[in-house]
Amino acid sequence: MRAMPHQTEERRYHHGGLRAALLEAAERSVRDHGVAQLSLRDLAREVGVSHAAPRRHFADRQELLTALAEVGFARLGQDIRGALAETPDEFCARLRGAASAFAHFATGNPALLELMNSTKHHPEAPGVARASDEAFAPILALISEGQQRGLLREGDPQEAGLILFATVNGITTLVNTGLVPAGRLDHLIATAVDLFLRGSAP
Amino acid sequence: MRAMPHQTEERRYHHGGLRAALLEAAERSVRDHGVAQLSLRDLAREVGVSHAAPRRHFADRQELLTALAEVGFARLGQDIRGALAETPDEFCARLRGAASAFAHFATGNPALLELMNSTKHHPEAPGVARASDEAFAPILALISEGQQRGLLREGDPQEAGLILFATVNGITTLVNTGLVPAGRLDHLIATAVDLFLRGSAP
DNA sequence: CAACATTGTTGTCAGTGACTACTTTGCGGT
DNA sequence: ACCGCAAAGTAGTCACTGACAACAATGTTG
Repeated sequence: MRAMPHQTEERRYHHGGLRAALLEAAERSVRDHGVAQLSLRDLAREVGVSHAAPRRHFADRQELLTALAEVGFARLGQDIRGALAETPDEFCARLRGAASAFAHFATGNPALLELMNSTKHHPEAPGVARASDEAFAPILALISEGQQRGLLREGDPQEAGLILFATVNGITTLVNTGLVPAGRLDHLIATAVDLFLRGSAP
Repeated sequence: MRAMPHQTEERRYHHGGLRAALLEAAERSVRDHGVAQLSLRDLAREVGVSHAAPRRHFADRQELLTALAEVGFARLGQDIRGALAETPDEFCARLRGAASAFAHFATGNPALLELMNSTKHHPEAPGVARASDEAFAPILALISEGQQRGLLREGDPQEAGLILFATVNGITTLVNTGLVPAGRLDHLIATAVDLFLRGSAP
C-alpha cells in the first residue's frame, strides 16, 4: 500500500514493481547505514512485503548488492554525461567537467562507491561490466578525441582513460575514508587533471 | 593448544596472545572468504577459545575489522620500504619500485585492500590514520626528494604524493574487480608512473 | 476455461553479534 | 605468603538474519 500510493487501501497480491522498489530501498539503506548493515528483511519490511519476497527477484543478498552496484555505475554514467552536456565544447574544460562530475558523484555517495569498487565482474552477470563500461565511455571518447585532435599524445586511449578514471576513483576513496579532508577534493581533482594533461601532452 | 604449539596438551586458562592470534585468523578468513563473511565465532573456533572471548579484545566486530585494516596499512608500508631498500639510488627507479610494490601488495591482498579502502578514519581510533600515514611516508619522502633535487616541479609534495598514491590504488581496484585483466597491471602502473613523471616535470 | 508460471506468504532452521553473569588466573601491594 | 582485584576467558541467552521449503494467490496464454 505505502509502496503504491495510487492504489486503494487494499494492496493487490502482486506488488507490481517490487524489484525496483527493493533496489530503491536498498540504495537508501546503504546510504544511511552502509553496505554491511543491508538486510533483506529490513528491505522487505520497508517495502511492505513478506520477508522472503525479495528472494523472488534476487537469488540471494549478493545478487541484490550486485544489482545495486550496476545502478550505481548507471547513475555515475548519467552524471558524467549530464556534466558534459553542460560544458562548452572545449576539450580541457570537458575533461575537467567529467572528472569533477565523477568526483562529486563518488563523494556524494560514499557507500555506493564502496560497493561499486568491491563488486566483482562475473561473466554470468554481465550487467555490472556493461554499466561500468558505459560510465567509462564518455571519458574514453574524450581521450580519443583529444588524441585525434593532437591535444594528447598518441597511444592506447583506453589505457590513458583508465588511468584518469582510476586517479579520480582513488582520490575520492582518500576523501571518503577521511584521510583527506573533503574541502580539498576540488583542488586535488583539478591538480590531478592538470597533471594528467601535462603528462599526456604530445 | 593448537594456538600455542610450545605448550603441553592442556592449554592454560589464559591464551596469552589472543589478540594477535585473532588478527592472524581474521586475515586468513578475509583472504579466503572476503570481508562480509568474517565471523567472530568462526575466529574464536579457529583459535580455540569460547565464542565470546574475542569481545574481550575488540569491543565489536567493527573494531576488529578496523584493527585489521591497520595491519594492512602497516604491511603495505613494510612492502614499500622493503622495495625501496632493494632499489638503486636512482629517483625514477625508486618511484617505480614503490608504485610497483604498492600495486603488488594490493592485488595480492584484494580483500584486505578493500577493507583498507572502506575503513573510516576516526579521531578515537588513531591507529589506522597513523598506519596509513606511515605507509604513505616513503612516497611522500620520495616526492620531496625529487622536488628538492629539481627532478620534479615545485609544489606541495603531499598533494603530488596523494595523487600518485590514489592513482595506484585506483588502478589496483580496477584489476581487483576484474574490470581490467591482471596481466595488464604492471604495464598500467608503469604507464601511470611515466605519465606522473612527465606531468610533474619541472 | 483451465493450466501453469510467476510472485508472494508463512514457517523453519542454523548461525550470528551482542550481551550478561559467572569463573579462572596472575599480578601487585602489603 | 596472602589476598584483592582486574583482566581474560566461559557458558548461556536473545533477537535478528539469510536461506530454504511448502503452500497460496494471481494473471497470462492457449
